[in-house]
Amino acid sequence: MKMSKLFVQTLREFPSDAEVISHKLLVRAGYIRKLAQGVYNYMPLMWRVLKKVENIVREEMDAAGAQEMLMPFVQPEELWQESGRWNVYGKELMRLKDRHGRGMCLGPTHEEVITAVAREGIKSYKQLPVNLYQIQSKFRDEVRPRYGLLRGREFIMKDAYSFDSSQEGLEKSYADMAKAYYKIFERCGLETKAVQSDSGAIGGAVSHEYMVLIDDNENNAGENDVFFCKNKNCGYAANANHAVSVLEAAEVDGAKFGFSEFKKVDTPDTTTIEELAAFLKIPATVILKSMIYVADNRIVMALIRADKTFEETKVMNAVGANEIRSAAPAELEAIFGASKGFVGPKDIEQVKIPEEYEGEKITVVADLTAQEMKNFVIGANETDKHFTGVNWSDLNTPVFADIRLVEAGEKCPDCGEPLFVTKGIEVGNIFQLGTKYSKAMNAVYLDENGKTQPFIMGCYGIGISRTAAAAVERHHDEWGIKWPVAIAPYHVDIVPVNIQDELQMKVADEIYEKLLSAKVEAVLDDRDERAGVKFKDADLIGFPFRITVGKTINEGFVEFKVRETGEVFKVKPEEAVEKIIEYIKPYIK
RNA sequence: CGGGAUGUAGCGCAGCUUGGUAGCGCACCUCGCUUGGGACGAGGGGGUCGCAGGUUCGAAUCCUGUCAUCCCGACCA
Repeated sequence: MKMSKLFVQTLREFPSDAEVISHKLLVRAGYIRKLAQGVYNYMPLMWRVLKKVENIVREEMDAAGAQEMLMPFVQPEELWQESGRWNVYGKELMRLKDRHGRGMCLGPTHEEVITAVAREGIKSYKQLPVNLYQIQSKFRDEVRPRYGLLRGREFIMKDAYSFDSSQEGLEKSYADMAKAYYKIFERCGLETKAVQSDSGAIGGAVSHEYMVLIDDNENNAGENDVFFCKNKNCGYAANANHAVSVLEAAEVDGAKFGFSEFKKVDTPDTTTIEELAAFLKIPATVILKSMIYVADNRIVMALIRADKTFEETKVMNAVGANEIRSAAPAELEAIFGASKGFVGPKDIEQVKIPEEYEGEKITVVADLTAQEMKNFVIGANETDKHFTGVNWSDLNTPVFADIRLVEAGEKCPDCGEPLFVTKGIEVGNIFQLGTKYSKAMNAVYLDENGKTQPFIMGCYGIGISRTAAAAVERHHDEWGIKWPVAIAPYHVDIVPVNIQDELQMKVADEIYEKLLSAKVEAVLDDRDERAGVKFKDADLIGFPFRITVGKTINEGFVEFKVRETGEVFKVKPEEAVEKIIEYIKPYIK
């Protein structure tokens, strides 16, 4: 490709509306252009990168025995009614109506469609197992799209779905995908960690997310907190929404601090745990913290030992909800008649729920840390009052569940070593769905005995566009992008310093033609620009290699530069060609 | 959904307080000059100042509404 013809516009400055480096660089280097909030044009350079990521994914999926197909982007409401998700998926699902008034939606994921496909196409156990995948655009009307391609509303995804006749079969399919995923990300130049995670709206029991770890605290691109164990024989790693830990022993009996009697005490202006603990001269470990949530429009009171904090996803799962938010202070006062900091679980069943909420009683869920507490302190549902010396016998027994957010330094649940936390970008995920969709949608086959059985399903996603953006997050410097060779839009940039110099231009042309015939993806920067302009653009765009043909050609030498390492070699033109081919060979088919 | 900020040429911004012919840098076009890290000179093209109302002789500027974009929050009671 001649640079003078390449449709790209690099910018001298970073865009003002971008926050993370991948967004800034991809816009500035002319890869993407925003069309609407969270919706981008993939310009020619970007599209080449995306196709390369796609092809790596495609090759590894095919090698793992999966078959590619393509499902519609627009889906009918009725399928989502069948699975039950039309009413629970929420606003992220972009809904529309066709001219006949029929409900449709833009595909945020394809469990419903693939289950319908399998229902029609798989009749016998002899056809199993099967794994089908596609690569296409998805649309999710995110609450808050941001960070460019890392969290867009429209994005490119590979989604695969496996169908098995047994749990063992599913586990094999799952393991095969896990293996393929490591290869895929490795080939894309990304080191990933598979972490246990919550399965969220997709459903299912076992799931892992593939995280590109971002150690840099200044970098916001890693949107997930990942807890992990550094013990090499252990390898425990989990998303914060799923992580568990072993806690140190703590003093949890209020009697040790003189609060063995159940009574109401004045605790003026103690709106925080710190203030309350200081006022009563007790540690937070004998205070039971109460937090009010609104989950699927039901009122939920969550309880936890007050030195610990809640993990909202866990709370949501514990009460079987799909959406959760903490109650606003005004809401809370309207319900409990006490201001924030003074609500508690005593006589909670008598609290009347206002009409705008669902449910007749407040759902109470307590963290496992609360179970062993004795003579503890709770809010009295009266401003400036608390109860002390409370025991579980004084309260209705709540549901106990793990709803606690793990903290760094707590002990690994598997080996007892301390846990560490870091940020991560989720580039892929794998789920064991089980029969959630096949049962709901009556997708069945006949087994060896002629009996009807629901498919045992798994689903496996990779964010293609997010993977490309994550690669930029991990591979850049102050001058621009440093693409891993496998996913770079072009392999090499040939820069004749002065296109008016006949010898320079002639040699550059020859190198260009030789590389093209060797199937190397080369760009010839034939623009009548000064060298500085071409160099800046080359670094910004991120070509892995550069061949500069300048004055030294008069002595028979050109310059060969490696973007990643900054190494520069002074070589003869033929050697430069050979060197490039040697570097690129593993990436040419 | 709550809070904050911003909308002026493709990009980055000034002008608004105090209403009076729409500006700067980059990018783009032409000519000259230059050619190893975003040169220089001269000339040029491009904007109904987000949109809609209002006030006024006159609105980018003041007022009202609306839309969009970005950030923070949606968390520790």
